[in-house]
Parts: sequence; C-alpha cells; structure tokens
Amino acid sequence: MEDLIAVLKALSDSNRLRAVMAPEHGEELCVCEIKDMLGLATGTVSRHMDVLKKARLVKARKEGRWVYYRLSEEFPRPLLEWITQGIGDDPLVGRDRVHLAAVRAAGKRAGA
Amino acid sequence: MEDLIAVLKALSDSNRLRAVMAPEHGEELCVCEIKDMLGLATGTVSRHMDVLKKARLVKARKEGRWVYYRLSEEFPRPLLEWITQGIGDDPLVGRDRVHLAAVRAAGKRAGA
DNA sequence: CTCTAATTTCGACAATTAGCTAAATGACGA
DNA sequence: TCGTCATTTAGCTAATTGTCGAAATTAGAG
Repeated sequence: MEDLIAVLKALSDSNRLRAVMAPEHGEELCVCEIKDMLGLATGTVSRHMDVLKKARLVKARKEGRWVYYRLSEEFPRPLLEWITQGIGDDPLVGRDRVHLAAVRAAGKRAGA
Repeated sequence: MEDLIAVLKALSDSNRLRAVMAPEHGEELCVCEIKDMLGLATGTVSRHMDVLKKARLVKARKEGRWVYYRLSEEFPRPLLEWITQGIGDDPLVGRDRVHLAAVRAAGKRAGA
C-alpha cells in the first residue's frame, strides 16, 4: 500500500504533475529546464524530482554536469492514460509545452 | 487540472484509501462503521469522507440518522482498476474486510 | 417538546510539506 | 589545481493536513 500511496502523493502536486506531463513522449528534461518552466528555485525542483524518482515515476540520467529526467517505463500505464486524458487540454500544461518547444528551438540555434 | 489533483490527493491518504477500497463492490458503509474499521474519531472520519465526496469518488445517502457512503459511479475506472490491482492482497485492507464482514454478520443477528 | 443518537462543524495542536536561500557536492575546462 | 556551473542537500519559514475533543446540528423516539 505504501508504494501506491507514494505514487498518488507524488502526482498530487501541480508542479510535479506538470513536470511529468509537459514533456513529449520520451523527452528528457534537465533540472534547469524544469526550473524555468515551473518558475521555481533549483533546489525546490531537485526535491520535487526526487519525490517522483522515489515513486519510480521518473528515471534520472546523468550526463556531465546535467541530470536529465524522463518518464519511467514503470509509470503505471492505466494511471498515465487516465491523467493524459484528464489533463488533455489544460491551459497550463499547454503553455508548458510551448515553453519547452521554444527553449528547444533556441537550443538548436545555439548549438546545444 | 484541479479536479485531477483533488482526486489524486483524496486517494493519497491511507485511511481514505482503506475507506474506499475495503467495502465490497457496491457495499454501503455508515460513518460509524468506517470509524470502527479505521479506529479514528467520528469527526475525523466525517472530514475524510467529505474530501472523498468533494472529489466525486464516493456518494452519500442519508437514511434517518445515518449517512451511508458508497463508491461513486463517477470513480474513474482506470484508476479504480489500477488501485484494486495494486492493493490486491494488502494485509491491512484484508483485515478491514474481515472486520466489516464480522460487523455485518453481528448486525444480522441483532436485526439491523 | 425533550431526550438520545449519528453526524457534521469548530478550535486547537502536531506533523508534514512546499518553498526559499545558502552551503556542499560533482564535473568540466583552463 | 582552481574556478565555474549544474545539481543536491541542509536549514529555515509558512502553509497545509490529519487528528482529537467538544460544541452544534439533525432526526427519530418517548
């Protein structure tokens, strides 16, 4: 039961939900991108991502100084589908996606 | 998004999860039964059930002095199935069900 | 109408949690 | 090695939440 509760609790915070749902399928985000997207302090984002990681909802990959987070394959499918459905056209998540796309485009121009 | 968060938050408390998952399919429980099952104060149970009701996960039916709560038809199916799966043989919920069965059997003898 | 019983609401308190800033850690480059 | 940058960890504060006990509410019984 604790695992279940951990998953539900991890997802019942709007910032964490956005961090999980904003990226495209399979897309990786580093802490600084999530920080910009959510408008939170770096430390806060790090702690949020740790909550999600402990609940096995995201996986972290370290590359040099950056840590990239992505949706875990262990993310319970039914849950993911229900949330995707229910969050569908949420304006906030929509803006997050636009934001990410812009950052990504700028990154390409800058050669990142 | 708020609705989604409300549902997730409502379910991410072990007492509320037990109150929702312990009863058989379609079974109704009054506040006092839930109170006995969870070992909480009546007022606490009332507030928990209100959280679940506001999230549209349970429905209340008033009969005389009693208020009976049951799973709402609006309870998101995928979510319910995932939780049922994941909670399957949880010892705590198992004991809750035994407890409820005992109360129900005693109730029959007493003519309730 | 009054008494009793089930539930809800209220006031207080302890524990948890999200947030920030700042310090510590880890990794790259000069 | 030293400085810098991304991230994590630690320390703190404010807000939220779970809990209880007691008062208020609601409904049936005498």
